[in-house]
Amino acid sequence: MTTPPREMTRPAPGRRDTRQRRAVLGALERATGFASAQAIHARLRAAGTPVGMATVYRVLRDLADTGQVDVVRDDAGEQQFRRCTPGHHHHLVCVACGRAVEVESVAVERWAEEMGRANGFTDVHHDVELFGTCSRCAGA
Amino acid sequence: MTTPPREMTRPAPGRRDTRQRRAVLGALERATGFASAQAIHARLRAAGTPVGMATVYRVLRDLADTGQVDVVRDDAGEQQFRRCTPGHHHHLVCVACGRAVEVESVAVERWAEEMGRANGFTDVHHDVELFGTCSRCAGA
DNA sequence: TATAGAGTGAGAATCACTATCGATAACAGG
DNA sequence: CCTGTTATCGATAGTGATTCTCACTCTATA
Ligand SMILES: [Zn+2]
Ligand SMILES: [Zn+2]
Ligand SMILES: [Zn+2]
Ligand SMILES: [Zn+2]
Repeated sequence: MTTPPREMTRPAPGRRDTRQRRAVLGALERATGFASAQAIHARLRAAGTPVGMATVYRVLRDLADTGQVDVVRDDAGEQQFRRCTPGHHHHLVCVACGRAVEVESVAVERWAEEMGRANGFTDVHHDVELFGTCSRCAGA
Repeated sequence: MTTPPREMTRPAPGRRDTRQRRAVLGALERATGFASAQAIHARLRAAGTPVGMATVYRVLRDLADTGQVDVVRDDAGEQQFRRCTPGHHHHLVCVACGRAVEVESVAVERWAEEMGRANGFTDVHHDVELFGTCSRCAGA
């Protein structure tokens, strides 16, 4: 394949390309699985690329709003971000190492739609996340 | 009607039957759909049955731990509680009025298990919530 | 290069939720 | 009904994540 112009760092239309935005995006790109805003902030500071807390949150929220990152809440209610394939899809996350794999979800999509129709609901959408222990962590 | 031995107020084994616990449970029972701890606290105060904030949270957490209430996080990350059928199941919630209906979920259960197996994950569990606008609210 | 205004960040403000711990009240016995 | 044991209360002081402020900085562009 060609893998041309890395759009990774390209700011969304109307957005400016700043060092901070690039840094947050980079940290997200570098992360194995999900990462919290706090974690990203800490990593950037440790990496010698300090970015203000407010900015980290601002960029992450923007990325989430434009569908460039996934957001889920962990049990403590903290937001966890993950850079991944654009478009609707779901994950199977390892509760031990955080690694996440995108899973095929036609079945749920169909089920959700079906349930909505069956109950007379419109504009039906859903939150679906799978958790478990990956083979690598299970073996340890 | 007979309104028999309402188990609703029966404290879990080892728990004491207090006015506060009864009040929280009652508020939950009375609620249409999901309710936040803050909301329950406010309602009880307004109803002239004041209960400490800490107690509301304590009771709700206990009920959740013993599977007597469902807990979900809204977009703001706030916990929402709902008294309902014990045992694993999912809901279709109206984003307008909060009313929620329990939906049949064999399909998702099977799908979740399948995905776990397919990816070598063990102890797979899931978070699944459906949202939409109920017919009543859609008509308004 | 000059300029408009998007973007930044230190620090204050929110806010849901938890920890403290002395006071209070269930409840099993007697 | 009295009483000791203790679970439970609740006013209050945290905690910790996320947001708000707003003067200052830098990107994008003519
Ligand atoms: Zn793992
Ligand atoms: Zn889906
Ligand atoms: Zn409705
Ligand atoms: Zn399920």
